[in-house]
Amino acid sequence: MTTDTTSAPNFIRNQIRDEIEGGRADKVVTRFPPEPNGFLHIGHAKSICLNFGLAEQFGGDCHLRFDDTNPAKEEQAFIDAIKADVEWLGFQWAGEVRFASDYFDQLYAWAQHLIREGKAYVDDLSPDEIREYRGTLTEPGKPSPYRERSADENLDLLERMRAGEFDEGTKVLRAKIDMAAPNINLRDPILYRIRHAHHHQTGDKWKIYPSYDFTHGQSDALEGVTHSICTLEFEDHRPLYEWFLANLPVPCVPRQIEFARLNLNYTLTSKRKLKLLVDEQIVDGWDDPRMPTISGMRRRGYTPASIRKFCEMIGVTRADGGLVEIAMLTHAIRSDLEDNAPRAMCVLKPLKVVLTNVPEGHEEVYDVPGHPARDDLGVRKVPFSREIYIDHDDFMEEPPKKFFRLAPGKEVRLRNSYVIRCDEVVKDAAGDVTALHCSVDFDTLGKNPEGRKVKGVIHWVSADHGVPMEVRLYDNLFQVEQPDKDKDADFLEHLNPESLQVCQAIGEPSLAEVAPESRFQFERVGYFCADRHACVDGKRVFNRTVGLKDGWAKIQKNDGQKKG
RNA sequence: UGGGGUAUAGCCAAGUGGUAAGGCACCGGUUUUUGGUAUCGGCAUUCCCAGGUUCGAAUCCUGGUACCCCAGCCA
Repeated sequence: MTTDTTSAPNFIRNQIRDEIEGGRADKVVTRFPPEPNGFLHIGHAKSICLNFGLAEQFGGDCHLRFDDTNPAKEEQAFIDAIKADVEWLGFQWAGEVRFASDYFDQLYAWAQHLIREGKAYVDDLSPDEIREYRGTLTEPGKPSPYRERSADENLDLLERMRAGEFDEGTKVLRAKIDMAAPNINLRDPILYRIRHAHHHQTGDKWKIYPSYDFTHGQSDALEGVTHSICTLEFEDHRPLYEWFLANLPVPCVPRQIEFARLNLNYTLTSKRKLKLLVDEQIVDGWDDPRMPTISGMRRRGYTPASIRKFCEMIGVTRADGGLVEIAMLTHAIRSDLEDNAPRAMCVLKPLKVVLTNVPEGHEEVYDVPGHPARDDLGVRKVPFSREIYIDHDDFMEEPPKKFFRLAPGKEVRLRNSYVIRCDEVVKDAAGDVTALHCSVDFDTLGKNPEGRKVKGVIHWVSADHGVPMEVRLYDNLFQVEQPDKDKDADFLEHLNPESLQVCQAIGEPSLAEVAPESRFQFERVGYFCADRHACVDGKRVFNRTVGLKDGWAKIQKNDGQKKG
């Protein structure tokens, strides 16, 4: 699969290309700026592909910079996970990992600069009072009574804030811009707040921490970022971003460009809500295969290339309110795995079949290609014997007309082996089918039977040789397209109770010993990935990444609709 | 009757005055020892709506409508 992250045009790429061709730019530096307060998700993947892709295409650099201005919510563990995710996706940042906290000293000096210029002041208003003074969407705010303090007093107060003299929430440093601005972000935004918190990078050095607005643009400028790409909700902050750059002696002036964030149906891309799923143990951690996190998708079996491909497919625009269908994502992974995943047979719901005309102890071993179109994926040994397992779903006692699989008196092809006929159905006292007696047509190995057409082909595993394994079938975590559509309702009510189904399956011997994260197509079933955590001590656990397209299910569904 | 944005097929998305790309999904044919894959074909007389300018408008103008974001000492 090609993994060209730089081929799809978009408005940002076009703009940068025009700048370069027009001589208005000669270098491109971007940055991916996550806050380490959770794991990265598919929406971040879009941003990562965009930012790193741009740098790649224009021969520039992309920095990884942690936006770590809020120690209360951040953790080293998230930093480690984020770095691993970016690298796993296939990107390498330029230079060392950077932190906004690397710039705290400079930021502080710049705050003092604004004070001296009469453009910032220490405000003693309480949080509630600040909110009141800010006004509303339709009414202007009014100036704080502390707005006209002298520079000296402000400098002294800020210094004492930094020294830890004041309690949290008692004072903030604000920019002096315009309390009547229609854009609320310009109504004297907060630059520093008091936080007596231990910081994962700076320890206990600081008692005050800069806000996002006061940090981001200046950090970009300090790093020589040329294009600061962010999502649409920051558009209203752009005048502020530019105000700081215009009023501070920064080394260069980056441009902020916004794009629409990704919305994927049947999934959530809110870090807060994903964190809740983890904290409430509704899922098995941030990398639960049902999570739309990069690490969850990895564990589920998604490849980096498939995620990059998806990001290329969905494009980058400013159109908001859209909702991408999850089918796009599943297409991306299916097409990758179709090309690259070795094949194997695995029976998810085993039904024993006794081949009555095969002698006891008889054994054959077939050499079967690891992939129908990839000789380089080699050949595997598939043993055949008197007793085999087939999937329960491949047998119906009273089949509908178009059912091509096994039924009493009917024939079916065992994949890579013979055609068999079902002679007898064995049931238990409850009337449930427990086994089948079938007979083999020995003249059908590698050739079609004479005079009749056997259309169905089913997968199977030799009972004597098959290896037991746990197979986890994952489905959407949510049952509705937009689980967080209704702001007032609890999104947990939309959880899919069948998002995980565990099967005790039996796989062909080639699956006996596989490395964690090995991916396979279980023929006729889907794509599966050896769980990277559970496959230890000889245990075999496979996660279903995605099912194969199911034409039979579609026929049944359409027939059902026709009948009303 | 605050400000900032966005509207092209079921979904994503090209297109920037010259007669609607592409992908996903869907529908149908062919091939097939995976009801998969591959392959062939179909799928917007029309671009949120209404006027206007023009030989010509998805693209320009005017007026509407719908949706998204903003009132954290979060990012």
